[in-house]
Formats: sequence, C-alpha cells, structure tokens
Amino acid sequence: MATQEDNLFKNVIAHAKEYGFIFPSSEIYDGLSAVYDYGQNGAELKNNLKEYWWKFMTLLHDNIVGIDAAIFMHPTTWKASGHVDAFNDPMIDNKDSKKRYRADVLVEDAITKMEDKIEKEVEKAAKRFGDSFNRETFVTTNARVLEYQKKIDETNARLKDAMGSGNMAAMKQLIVDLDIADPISGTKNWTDVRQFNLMFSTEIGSLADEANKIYLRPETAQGIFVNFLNVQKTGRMKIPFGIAQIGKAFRNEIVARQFIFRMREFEQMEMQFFIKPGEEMKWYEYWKAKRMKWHQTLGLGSDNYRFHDHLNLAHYANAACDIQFNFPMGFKELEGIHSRTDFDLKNHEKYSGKKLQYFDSDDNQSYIPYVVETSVGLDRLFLSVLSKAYTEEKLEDGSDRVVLRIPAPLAPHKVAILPLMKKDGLPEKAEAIMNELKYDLRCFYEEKDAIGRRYRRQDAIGTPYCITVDHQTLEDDTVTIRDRDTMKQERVKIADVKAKLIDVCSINNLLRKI
RNA sequence: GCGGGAGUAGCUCAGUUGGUAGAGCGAUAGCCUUCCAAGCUAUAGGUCGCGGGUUCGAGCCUCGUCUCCCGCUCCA
Repeated sequence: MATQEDNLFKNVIAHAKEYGFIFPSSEIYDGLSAVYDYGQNGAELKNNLKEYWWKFMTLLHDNIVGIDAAIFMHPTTWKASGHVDAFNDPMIDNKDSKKRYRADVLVEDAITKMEDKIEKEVEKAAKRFGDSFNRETFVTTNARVLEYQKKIDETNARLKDAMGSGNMAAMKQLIVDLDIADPISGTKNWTDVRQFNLMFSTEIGSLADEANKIYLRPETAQGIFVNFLNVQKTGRMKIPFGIAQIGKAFRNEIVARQFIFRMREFEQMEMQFFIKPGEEMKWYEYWKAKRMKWHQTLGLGSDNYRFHDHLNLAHYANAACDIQFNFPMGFKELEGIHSRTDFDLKNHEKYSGKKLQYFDSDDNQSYIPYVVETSVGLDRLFLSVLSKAYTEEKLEDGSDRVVLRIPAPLAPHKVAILPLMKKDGLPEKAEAIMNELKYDLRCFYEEKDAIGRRYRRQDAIGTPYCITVDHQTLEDDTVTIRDRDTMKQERVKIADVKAKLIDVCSINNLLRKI
C-alpha cells in the first residue's frame, strides 16, 4: 500500500544525500545503524530551525531563559528521573509467530484476564441474587473469586519482584507458570526473557567498573531540573518562568529506523515551564496553543499538524499530548507537550536530599513547582520541513523539476548570484554585488554552466532567490531576481536588493507573525 | 533482535550457461552561448558492500558478515 508515498519518502532520502543535507554516519565504513550526519546544507537548515525556536522561546518570552547543560550527569539523576527503571524493558519472543512482546505487558494482560473472570462471577451472582446482592460480601466470601484474587495478588507480587531485581529468569518462569500463549500463534513456545536497556552507558575515569558507570542522557530535560534552583536564584526568576535548552540526547533503540525520524543520537529542543501547583492545566493548554501556532507559522500547511492526546501516560505525566505532523509515512509525533507535575523536582529532592522549592512571596509559602514541558525533536522538525518542501514538478514545456520549497527564512542559502555569462565583466560585477550582500544573507556564487541549469541546481537545494547579472546590469545597475517557487523574474535596482531580500528571508520577521 | 527484500562509477542501471566490468546522466577542464537541466571536445571515477570457500578462472555458485529498506516493538 501507499507505494507512491513510499517512493516519495525514498526520493526525499536520496535527495537529502545527493544535495548535501544528510549523510549516513561514517559511510565509508558502511555506516552506523540509525546514526546520520548533517551535510553542508543540512547543517544550515538545522541551525536556522534552532534559531527560530531559540529566539521564540528566549527573545519573545522575557520569563524564559536558556541554558546548555552537559550530556554526562550524575548517575543518580537517572534513578530519580525513573529512567533506570522505565528504560529497562524485558522482552520475549514467540518462536512460532516471530513476534516480540514486553514480558511485563504479557503478565499484566494475564492479570487483566483474571480480573475479568472475577467480574463475570460477580455478574452471574448479581443476576442470581437480584436486589439482595452485595458485591462486597460476595467478593470476600466466594471461593472461586477468592482463588482468582489470590492468584492475582501472587502474580503481582512476583512481577514486582522480578522487575525490581531485574531477574529475567524469574520473569520467564512467571510467563510459563501463568501458561501464557501468544495471541497470534496461540503457542507457548517462548524464548528467554532478555533485558534491553535503552540508555547508553560508559565509564568515567579510567576504571571500567560498575561504580564508575555513567549514562549518556536519554533526554535533555533532567539537565534543566537539576539546575532549577541555580537558574531561579541567579536569574532572580519568578514563577511562572521557563528554562529552555537545545541539545543532544541518546537512546539505544532496539529498532531505530525511518531515516532521521528515529535515531540513536538525536537533538531535542525542550522548555520546562515552572508553575504554581494547581495551575498546570491552564499552562498546559496555553503551551499547546502557543506551540501549535509556532509550527503553523513555518508555512508548511496548517492541515499537516494535529494534536494527539496520550491515553497511556508516561511515569511522570498527568496530562500529555503530541503535536503530530503529516510525514511521508503518515501522521507521527513531532513535539510532545507534557504536564509533568512535580514528579521530577520531587524525586530529585528525595534522591539528592536538597530542597528544590520556590518561595512564593504572593502567598508567603514554599512549594515544589509543577512543570509543563514542551519538547520538539529537532531532527523530526528537520524531516518535516524537508519532506514537505520536496516537490517533483512537470513543467509546461514538458521538462521535470525537483524543487525544495523550504520557507525562505530556513533555506540554507538565501540567494544565488549568477553572472549570465563568464565574460564581459559580468563575473566581476556579480562578485561586487555578493560582497555587498554576504554580511546579511548567505550567498552562493556560481558561474559555470548554462543559466537554466544553474537555476535548477539552486531549486534542488531550496535557494529561494537567484540574482542574475546580465549586460543590462552593466548599463543601469539593475539585476533580475528569480523566484524559486514561481520561476518568475523581476528586474530591480541593485541598491534595493538587500532590503527586499532581508525582508522575506529573515527569521526575525517570521517570528513577528506568530 | 526475528522474518522478508536489496547492495556493480557520485546517481539510475546493464552485465548471457562462471571467461577477467559497461551505458546514460552527473563531475572536472576547455570551447561555444544574452535567461530555465539535454551544443562541442577532452579527462577523471569501480580490487562489483566486506571476508572465506568451490573452480584453471567468481560480479555471477556457496558459506559467513556488515549496511540499507519493509514488518513486529519502542519513542522525541
């Protein structure tokens, strides 16, 4: 199914490599799975996206400041955050169906089934006894129900024990004892339970032992939480306020695919907004709306975004949703907005023994602030721009054109400066114009090949404007500006070029539209 | 990780029953040319993903391995 879209996605990936946006990591050694490098054009586009986000957060909100925390953090950080537990998934495969499951989820499903059986007994009894039925008495006295309940309690205890100790053999035994069958194949032909740790680890210092083990951060948020008091005190921040950060995070995904959508090393742009407890839903809604507006202002088409509420909340959240984008492979998460309550600060307080509270002079009391988080995957944002910008066109004259309709403020190069011919002083004139523009606009100079071919090459890397220097330029100091999207040309005075281009290519102007 | 498919020049691909690697486009240099990729000339690029095996001889057969794509799973 969707072969046309699959092809489109493949073409986007091929185009990204061919035109210097994204290369497979260490490609000469056959690459490294799910790791990619940004090329000369990709790095520019990515930096522009960062600037758009960073300025929106820190320039346009006087109560948000930015930090840049280290990737390495004290190991206890990840115990407090819950990642040591939550990122250790026990997995088991059914040898017949070849499907993989989380072992703890299988056990939980089995427990649910037993609970259903109790409910059935209750329903049957309720029918039998009519009005005189008392649920409380029934479930505490009925032999069959008590037996089920005993089994449930026992299973829960064993599950908790196995998960807590990381005893995978006990987990396997639990699945065997519960007689769990694969819902697909119906067989009980299981592999051993294996632990997958989603955090990368290494050692600090020269001793490679467990005591020196540290992790590469699986999310950037904790760097903000552990610095909450530092920033609040040194910046004299008053609640509500936010801390923003752009940085790398690492996850050892079991399967990481779909190009840069899911990578083992990726970049997040996160903002943690600290608020008074009880006001979280107000701010949650506020940031949902703000972030959606920010995305839509990029101009990739408002229809390509939608909210998706989380039904199963993560261990830290009391409300959560995604902003999804219409990627080539369908609507997928682009940004997460989470109401994290006081989970993180409370736990850091507990594990560190340091008070992480805010004294609110409005009502003279200290409290652990609640947090609303906005978290964009920068690489996903990049993919959203690239995949929507990529367009294959059939022109009226029958020729083909591939054009990246990247929003002008994000484009790697803002303008290409092209002498029509490589003689008659045209290159010199073009160079003079470039020297005028290059301090304000990223320029690309090219004099080789026919002009039409040069235009197409600029289309392929998304340069929004081409300035062509022709013989008339030498006479009256005018040039033509060719528009990437319409392919139309307009003749303007050299003196007017700079202001005209800066106006449409500036990130600051884009920010004004939010 | 498991199952399925793929890997030959920068790109798209051809390569016969095993006989020692080609094309188009692109790139580079030069010529020609006043506006939307296809004018002319020349040049450079490949131990055929990598490593064993069979064979007189392997791009082709065989085994292993790596990477990519699709599905299962997970997530920003």
